[in-house]
Amino acid sequence: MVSSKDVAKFAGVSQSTVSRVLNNPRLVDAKTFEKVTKAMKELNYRPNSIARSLVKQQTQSIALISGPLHNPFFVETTTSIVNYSKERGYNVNVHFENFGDNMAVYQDVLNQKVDGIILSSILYEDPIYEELIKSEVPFIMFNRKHKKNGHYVEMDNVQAGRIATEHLLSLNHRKIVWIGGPLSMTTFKGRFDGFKEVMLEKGIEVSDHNCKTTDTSKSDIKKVLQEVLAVKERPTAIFAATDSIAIYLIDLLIEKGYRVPDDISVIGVDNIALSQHNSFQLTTVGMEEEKDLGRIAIEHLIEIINEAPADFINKTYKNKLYNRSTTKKI
DNA sequence: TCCCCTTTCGTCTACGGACC
DNA sequence: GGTCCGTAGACGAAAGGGGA
Repeated sequence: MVSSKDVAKFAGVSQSTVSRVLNNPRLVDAKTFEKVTKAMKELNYRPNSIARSLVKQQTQSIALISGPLHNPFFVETTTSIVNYSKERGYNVNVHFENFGDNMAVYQDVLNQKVDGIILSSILYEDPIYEELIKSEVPFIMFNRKHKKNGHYVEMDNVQAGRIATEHLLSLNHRKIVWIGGPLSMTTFKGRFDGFKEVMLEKGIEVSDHNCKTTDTSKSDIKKVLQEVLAVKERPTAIFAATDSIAIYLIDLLIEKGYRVPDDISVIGVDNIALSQHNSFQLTTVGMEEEKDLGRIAIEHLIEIINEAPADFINKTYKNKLYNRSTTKKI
């Protein structure tokens, strides 16, 4: 492999002059600059980024721990995180949350010596929080948060749960089932709490029969839906805790011969781009400003890496209803 | 076999010398 | 005094060498 030493020898200068040409060209005479760049071209020289990071104590790389890509929300956030990072000169190493055991993922990430971590995988009481703090690598949580605080950006999940439930109640639905992911994740917990609050305010009981959790995979959602539909008085509406779950549910309902919303209403949360698709027109709850949480989080992470703010960045965004075609008055 | 010390890799940069 | 360029040391991990 060609090094800056080889370039220096070829151009008849010192290695530090080659380094200057790359990093501080204004300190180099025009003729020397030309000689060195010509040598770089001739030898097809590419700077060694590992050696560079050794000196600079910065790797120009960020680790992203994303939720599963079967949820289009994470496709959108991953895309915007990767694109924005690239604009700012960072590479992104993408990892995926592993339901049940994230420790191996975290260990991988911490071994990589990245400049920052952006994650949507943390649980409310996750022990990894302490390890992340100890590692001194800046990190930000998006769409999730930890009980001990830290930097995070999220939508107001409780409010989102309230808006979705209030909408279904306003359409005269009373038999409403909430279907979401594990309540150890603040996203689902918040959306469930909002649901529960509004249901109790209306005097409607919330228990195992109208609150179902899944691992968010299509197969598990199918199993849960079968349980929901098997009861004598089936629900007239489903509050899916994410648009991804809502889209799976609609697909499964159609497969079983149900019409949405004529037989059963479905509402989601997140307002992902796919929810606006003409074949879905999914009624959903999303942020008031149609912003991407992933993008907001990566902007803040890069700010944290460069400026190390004294206080934690805690941003919670308000939501509104996006009333489309999958809910109906009964 | 184990432990400790040294060397190696490629790069950046503080410092200082040479030159005009 | 300003500009340009070279020297030397530092960075972290891994491999190598030598001694116990």
